[in-house]
Amino acid sequence: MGVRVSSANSLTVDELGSAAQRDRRKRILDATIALASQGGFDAVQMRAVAEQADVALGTLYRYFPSKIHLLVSALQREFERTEAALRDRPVEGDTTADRVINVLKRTTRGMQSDAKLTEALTRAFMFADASVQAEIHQVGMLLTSMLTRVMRPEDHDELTEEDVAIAKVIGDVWLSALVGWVTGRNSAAETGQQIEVAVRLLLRD
Amino acid sequence: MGVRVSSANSLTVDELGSAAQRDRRKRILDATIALASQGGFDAVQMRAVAEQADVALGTLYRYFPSKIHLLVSALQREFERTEAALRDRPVEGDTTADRVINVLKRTTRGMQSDAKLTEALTRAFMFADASVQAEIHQVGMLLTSMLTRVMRPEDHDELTEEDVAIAKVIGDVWLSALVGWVTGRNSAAETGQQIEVAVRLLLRD
DNA sequence: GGACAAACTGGAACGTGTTCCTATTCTAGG
DNA sequence: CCTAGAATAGGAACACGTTCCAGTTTGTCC
Repeated sequence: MGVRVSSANSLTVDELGSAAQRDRRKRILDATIALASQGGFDAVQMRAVAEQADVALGTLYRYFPSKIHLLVSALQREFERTEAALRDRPVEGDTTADRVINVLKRTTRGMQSDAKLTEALTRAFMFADASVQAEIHQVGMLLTSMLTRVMRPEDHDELTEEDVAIAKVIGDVWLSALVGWVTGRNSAAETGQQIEVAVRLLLRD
Repeated sequence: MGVRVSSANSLTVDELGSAAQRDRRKRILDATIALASQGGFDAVQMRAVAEQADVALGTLYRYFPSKIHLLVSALQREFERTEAALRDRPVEGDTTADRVINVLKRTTRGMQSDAKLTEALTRAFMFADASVQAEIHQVGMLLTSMLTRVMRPEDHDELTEEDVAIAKVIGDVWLSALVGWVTGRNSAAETGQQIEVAVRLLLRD
């Protein structure tokens, strides 16, 4: 059954590739982001990505074995950038809940400002099966660590099990809220509300 | 933009159809469930559904305008059955948290016993866009009411805003956990654990 | 520089969701 | 019973993800 971790290719290319390979990979991801920003999930067509990245279709599939891998890898790159940007800026808010809410709302706002892109990446994330496990796990870790860092900005080493559990629950709610928004079931305001309510329920101290 | 609520057909057929139409609709959903149980999301191929339901492809599309609509409608029917079955049986557990956990674990176990079917239905649910809003909303309401009923079995009318908010958060976590399990990222045990942790965090009284 | 392997190109081909069209069958109203 | 209109059958056609292949270019080792 489909529990093959077939991302060996992209990983290899990612880590050991020549300059030309790194450049191709970057061009492909850039094209992916551009097309997704413009037209969302449906607009990220493999032939279009290949053409815009100036790469043959077969080569595209050599770097990313499926459209889902492609989009999740793009998500991973974007998320790493977001996380790095967040690392620099100070976190406002006195209570833990305030800080978490601020960070999540800031991030959510950033994603909502590029709705089509977010739709494409979120869809891919939700549709990814076990063959994309590595990339998915990476994103999940980034999110959790983003949250715990905000929760315990000083003594990040002394996280309790409960802290981590809370961060994970918040991550789950955030994901559900995002899916609701992406699929047009919730407005942006409702999405923010949904997250805020969850955080206040979980962090009342 | 795709924000058309194009489910008028299936709704009409559902509510006002002749006996023959109700029968066709049932045959189609039965075929969908059968194929999904056997081979999951990928095995629910529109041509196969049509053939097994003894219906032309065009007719299938007349009843359900897309594969996603088809699967979400199937999910809705299954969920209504689950909810009805749950209504009869008494809820075990002394504390609120215990009851909620029991219900969720029971439901989750039921879904995990037909993994392929659950995979198909969950995938469809996560992929559904605004055009399936009506059906999705229905399922969400069922889930929330299922949870609040278990939380306040006696005085179900006196639900506080917080009760409903908690139920929604739990629903979000359940959905995320389900997606994690369906996509092969979490084991069944981890899924149950994930839900239990969230419930205990949210219902500590 | 030459030889070999790996990577890339260009494009054909296949599967499945979706659309469309024509002929046939069913259903309701007279 | 007859007829107009709706619903269905049967199947061709199209779009896009994916696979595959033959020929060419690139990179590496001697």
